[in-house]
Amino acid sequence: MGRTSDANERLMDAALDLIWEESYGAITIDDICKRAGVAKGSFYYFFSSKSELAVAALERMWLEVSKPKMDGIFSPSVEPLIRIRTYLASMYDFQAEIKQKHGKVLGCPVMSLGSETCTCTDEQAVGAKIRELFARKRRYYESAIRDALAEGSIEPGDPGDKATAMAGLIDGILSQARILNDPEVLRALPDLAMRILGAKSPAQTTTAKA
Amino acid sequence: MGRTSDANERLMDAALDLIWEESYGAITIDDICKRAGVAKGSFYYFFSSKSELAVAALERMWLEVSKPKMDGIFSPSVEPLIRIRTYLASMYDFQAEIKQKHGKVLGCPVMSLGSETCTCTDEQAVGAKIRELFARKRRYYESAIRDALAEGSIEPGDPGDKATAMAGLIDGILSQARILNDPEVLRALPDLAMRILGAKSPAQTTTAKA
DNA sequence: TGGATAGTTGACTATTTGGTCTAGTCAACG
DNA sequence: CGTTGACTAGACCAAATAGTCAACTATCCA
Repeated sequence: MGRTSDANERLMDAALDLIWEESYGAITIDDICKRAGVAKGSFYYFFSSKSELAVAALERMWLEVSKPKMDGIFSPSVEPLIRIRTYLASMYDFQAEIKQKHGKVLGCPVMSLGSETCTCTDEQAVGAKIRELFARKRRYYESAIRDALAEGSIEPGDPGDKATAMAGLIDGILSQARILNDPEVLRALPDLAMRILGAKSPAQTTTAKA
Repeated sequence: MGRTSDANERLMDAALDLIWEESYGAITIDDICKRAGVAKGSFYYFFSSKSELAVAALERMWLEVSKPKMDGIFSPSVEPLIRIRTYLASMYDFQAEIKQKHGKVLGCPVMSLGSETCTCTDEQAVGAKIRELFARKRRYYESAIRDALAEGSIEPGDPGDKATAMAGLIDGILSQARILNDPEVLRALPDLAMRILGAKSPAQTTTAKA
């Protein structure tokens, strides 16, 4: 019983949007409340601090957005290198679309937030959550890489190392796209990943439409 | 004539250190003054805002640290792929050393700052400076890549694209090292760069000492 | 030596921010 | 209908922060 509410979710969405559009340090609790259309009292009813909200928002994003999307793309029913190429091609599409809407390439909020908070002692909780999300994504990469190794479509090597390298490449190119405000650098991602993984033939996908 | 001072430089150094150790948004002008051992009044005597200081500090870092170091490593007297491998191997050494000293891998301040400020309208000046520094670094990469192409040690391709890809890889792996607080991921960087560039043989260097 | 220039200081103000608290609103249930 | 429990509102307080200023100090040159 009692009153019902979605202020909870509105706050998480607003926080994530603002962090993405600006940065964690640049936004205040008041900003988040304003964007969410929620009063300060309600904020503190649900969350005890900005960092607690950020952690909850990240988990929500994973469950509502990232996981479903990755489950679809990294389906074991698809050839492993095609999974990876499809995933990477979708990044260009996504960032280009964001640039259309926002006028700015925003990159990956997990990456930006991670780099910003990971060394800050007051925000260990956020840093830990970020590392958790990185590890979850890595499992998809690693699984596809193991399958590719099994079918012999990439050169031998430790799947963990290959996944780390690919994750680094992806995050780096995404960050560059954000900093340069240019989605075009993402175009090369599928081919670059094939090189990093040591693919024997540069498996084709429907490339991102021009 | 008049009183002399290095408060100027002390402020720039302090700002860069703090930005590196924490983040741009997490530090205040008071923090910077405290670290530099300078009073607030002196801050505003030299700089009009945190972002103006940041821009000056970045330029100083380039002139005092980055440029001399890169000039040495990217000397045309050295084989082009060796330049690149040496540069990347030095990154592991550098970050490992920082972890020894600070207890934390700090990555690249230009990268972290760039990702944090580039979308913020109040900090366009910082974002522009960051892009300028990225462009300067890229020139070293591109030049080495062109030389490698000329000697036939890498597969054909646009040097600009190759430089962009390599820069993305470097920044991505560096960011991962920071977020995971683990310099070991940097170990693979020289070999990964060779793959990205399409090196015909994985040119050897003195690898970073264990 | 003394005046002019360059830099220093820290107290002060105004504003922003995080965080609290109480009075109130809304939905369900008995 | 009225009570209970979940949530809302926003005024309010205290701390932190940006930015100002007038008095002070060091250095150089004439």
